[in-house]
Amino acid sequence: MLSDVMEDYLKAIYQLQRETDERIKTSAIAEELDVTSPTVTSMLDKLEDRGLVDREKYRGVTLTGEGETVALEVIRHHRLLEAYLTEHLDYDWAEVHEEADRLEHHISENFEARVADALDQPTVDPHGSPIPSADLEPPERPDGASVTEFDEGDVVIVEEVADRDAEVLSYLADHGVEPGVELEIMEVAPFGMVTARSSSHDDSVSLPESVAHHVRVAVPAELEQ
Amino acid sequence: MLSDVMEDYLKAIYQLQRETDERIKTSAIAEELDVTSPTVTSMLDKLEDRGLVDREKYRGVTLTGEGETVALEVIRHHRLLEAYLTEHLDYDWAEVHEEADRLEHHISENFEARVADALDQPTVDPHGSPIPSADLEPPERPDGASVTEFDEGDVVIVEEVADRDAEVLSYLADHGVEPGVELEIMEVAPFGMVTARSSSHDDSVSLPESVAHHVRVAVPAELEQ
DNA sequence: ATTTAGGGTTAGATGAGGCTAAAACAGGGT
DNA sequence: ACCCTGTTTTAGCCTCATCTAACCCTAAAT
Ligand SMILES: [Mn+2]
Ligand SMILES: [Mn+2]
Ligand SMILES: [Mn+2]
Ligand SMILES: [Mn+2]
Repeated sequence: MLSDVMEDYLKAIYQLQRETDERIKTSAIAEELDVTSPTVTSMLDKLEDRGLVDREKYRGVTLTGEGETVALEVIRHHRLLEAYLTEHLDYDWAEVHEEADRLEHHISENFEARVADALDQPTVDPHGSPIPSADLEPPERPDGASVTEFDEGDVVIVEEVADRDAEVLSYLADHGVEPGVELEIMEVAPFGMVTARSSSHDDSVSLPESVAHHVRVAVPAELEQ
Repeated sequence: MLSDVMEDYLKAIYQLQRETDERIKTSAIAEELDVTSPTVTSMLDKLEDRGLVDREKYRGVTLTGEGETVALEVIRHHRLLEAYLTEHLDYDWAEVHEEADRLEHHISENFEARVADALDQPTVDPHGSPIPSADLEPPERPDGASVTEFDEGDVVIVEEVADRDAEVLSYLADHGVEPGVELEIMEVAPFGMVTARSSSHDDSVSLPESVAHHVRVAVPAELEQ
């Protein structure tokens, strides 16, 4: 069996891989998990021994198929929990992350299945992130793109708000940036700051690049094809 | 903060104390938690350092007030989880224990409160065990007594079935021994085996002492006063 | 081709939580 | 009073996940 710490490493590597498509460096993992580099190195040794990562010393790691499956399993647990906590236990959008981040390592497969049943097999969590299916096949890359890649005048629909910080999420909700809402892009500054107006609010919001790049949006269906 | 292992020790000591009223011996804890005596000794050192147990070397421990509060906290989590899993996630009476035994260490106070709300502040779990109140005051000793203390011909109501083994619990449910049912005692053998007939079933059940002493029953209200 | 800056790995320590084997103790039997 | 037996504690060791300090490698700059 894998420890919850190992699960966190695999999840972190998976998520870093989604962003870069390159081998993941020790320092990136260290920063993500808030541990020191030597700690990461020794854990990568263990994960390599167990066949969960492919490693080239000094050049970073990638997940093996098996490692990816474990990561997807943990992410499925996490996102199902987030969905369940908001739907059935009166949690707020902004506060679910921390709870799910602990519980994801401690629920049984049975619990996972009951939660999925209670939610009628959901496919996205409250932040709009896709929930991996029960078979743990690598999911398709979702459509849309970061809001930072659009231009003044574009009208888009928010698909996902992938930030994990409760205060940032509360702020976004207060300003009408949630999955499903329509945004009109007002300005994209050279340093990545995005200013937009939400269809559900009268004023506009400005998001620094660090926040904006977690907001994935898509062009509304009518404008496609 | 306390580790989940420490929480398990405190819970075990609390529960052993409920049964004996004497100082709890190293070997009793070792057996309960399935570890060796030296392991228990060293953990008792740590718990004593933190003021959670009173210790006399070679003579066992008792919980301090603070230790008892922690134990009650963990037990509250456990029993709320058992109740929630059966009420809202379609778990069976018999299978909740294992899940609750892990999760009890990993839920937040917020989660505890939401679960208690969803259940409308329950006072007993599915096995009939009392759920400690949110203020964690030591609860009253529940009324009734082990079914082994009754005699042929007595008619009693099952108050609690405190066994933790899923197979034993399934067996008991199959034979009509659950909280709320009426039992007529048919025989109490000298070695503690109890034979009884459940009001909800036609045949009778025989329970060895080891099982029977977990079945707490009370005389029906009409016969009291 | 060297240097060098920056990140990665190795070495060694720590604190939990566990083990086995050996020593020390409590309490009952003579 | 002494001994015996069974339990508890001590001593010493292990693994896991973490750290700091020291050393080493890669890749870019000269
Ligand atoms: Mn999350
Ligand atoms: Mn799963
Ligand atoms: Mn239980
Ligand atoms: Mn609590």
